[in-house]
Amino acid sequence: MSLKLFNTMTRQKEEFQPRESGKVAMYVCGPTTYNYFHAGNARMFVVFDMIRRYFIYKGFDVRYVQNFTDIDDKIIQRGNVEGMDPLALGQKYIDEYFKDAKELNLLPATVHPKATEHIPEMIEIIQGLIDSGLGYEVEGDVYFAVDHFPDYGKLSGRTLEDMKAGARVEVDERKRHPMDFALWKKAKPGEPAWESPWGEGRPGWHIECTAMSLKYLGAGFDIHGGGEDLSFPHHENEIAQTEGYLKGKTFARHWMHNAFLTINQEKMSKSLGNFFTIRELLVNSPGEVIRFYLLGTHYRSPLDFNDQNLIMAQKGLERLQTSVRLAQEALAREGSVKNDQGTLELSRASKEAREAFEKAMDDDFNSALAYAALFELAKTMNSFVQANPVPSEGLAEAQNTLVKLGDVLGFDLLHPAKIGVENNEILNEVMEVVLQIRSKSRQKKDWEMADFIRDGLKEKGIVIEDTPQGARWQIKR
RNA sequence: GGCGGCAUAGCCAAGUGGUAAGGCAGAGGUCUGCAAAACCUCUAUUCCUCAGUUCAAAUCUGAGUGCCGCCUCCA
Repeated sequence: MSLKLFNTMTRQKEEFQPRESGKVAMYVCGPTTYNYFHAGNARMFVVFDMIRRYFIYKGFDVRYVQNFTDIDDKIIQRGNVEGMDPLALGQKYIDEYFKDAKELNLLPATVHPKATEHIPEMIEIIQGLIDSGLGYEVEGDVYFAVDHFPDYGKLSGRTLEDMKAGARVEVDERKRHPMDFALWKKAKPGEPAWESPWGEGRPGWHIECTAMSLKYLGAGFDIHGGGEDLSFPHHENEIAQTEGYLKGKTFARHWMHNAFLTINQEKMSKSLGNFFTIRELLVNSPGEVIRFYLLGTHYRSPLDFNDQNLIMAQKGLERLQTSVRLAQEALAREGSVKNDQGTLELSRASKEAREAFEKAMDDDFNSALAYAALFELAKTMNSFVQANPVPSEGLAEAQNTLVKLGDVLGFDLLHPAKIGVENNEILNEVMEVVLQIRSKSRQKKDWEMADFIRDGLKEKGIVIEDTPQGARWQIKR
């Protein structure tokens, strides 16, 4: 099956052609670690995690590199404000990143390189650029000479002429061209600094990605990803310095950028201050719900954030989880496992779901459309369970399919069905007794007591539902 | 000023030439002591406006309106 993805470089969907058959090498720009990451950052992480998982599902061996920018102006600034060593601050938020990432079901990258651990590699590249006339040093700073790189602007579709017309750049007299950008920055007293041929300093922002992607993936790797706002200047500059350094060899084969998360139709960003950190959101919403919400819109469309949307996402995810739970319950029942009619029907529904899912995902990772395949399979399963008290082989297949496809998007649909059932023996026994008591009350038509038990448990986060086969319960946070 | 994107039901959201997926909310029904969940039925003659191309347009073209992003650190 062919897989198409939108390449920012060519501005069109194109067939994915890996550098090496059966393998995918991708680099995703990670966070600058001076704070907890926010919902907008999370969108990027979740989107590329989904893309990675789908490649794995398709049978590719995926090498996924996501860096940490753990040294830059913002980190130094924040360190000063908090009275903390900038490098320690950077490390702190790297640790915090992993906590939130886990809640969002983000798979750890194959490699999570840190900028501060790749200074020698960066220095080597900067030196190479100077040697070939693409970089120049001025008083301890090193700049990249954009007008020496003919392709400058090819990713973002602008020319140096266009940008001159904009001219919102404050002119640094020492630069040869206003758009020249820093490869190396001279350290001010008290700032973290590394030795270099140009004196003490620290790397510019873009050079780290060049150094680390080349080190861990090599030239011409498959996918370079990030948020839309990175395409210019960050990725444009990366291309210039990397392809300049590689003497024109291609840096990355495909460039992918996700659209923004907005809030009140405005971009959520750290600079605007209109952001919610994932840490804050996790207080009220499980990470999976946030993830479900983020993948409910195609990654190249803007997505507006608000509480109502989050609630809708929660309901939707619960619907899929419920479906798995009901199937589990039905499969646990005694009885025939052979039901030709049902098996046939569910088997077909499973196949259709897989096909629809793959068709959606093959078309530039259309996770929003893929959701529909999951919902339709869930509905077929529910209908079957409703009509057939006897389990069927087909139901097991359908359930496995739903769980599997959910997993490709990063959802553990099976997990909620297991909470309380597997994890806590004592609770199970207590609940058995409680439900017996309530059952006796109901037999005596003591509705007041029955409702008192149900309402009381609900307050504690345990939901009871009555069925013809008896009451069931589940934990709901 | 330069470059780019978006506009589909009450809300979210797919759909890029063949007659409007899916979810949430809502209405009615089945089930239930009630509830919840689930199931069934219903809910856009129409896709920002106008004009054009076509047998056929939400989908293509042109003009307009509105919103957003990048051009400076940002995912």
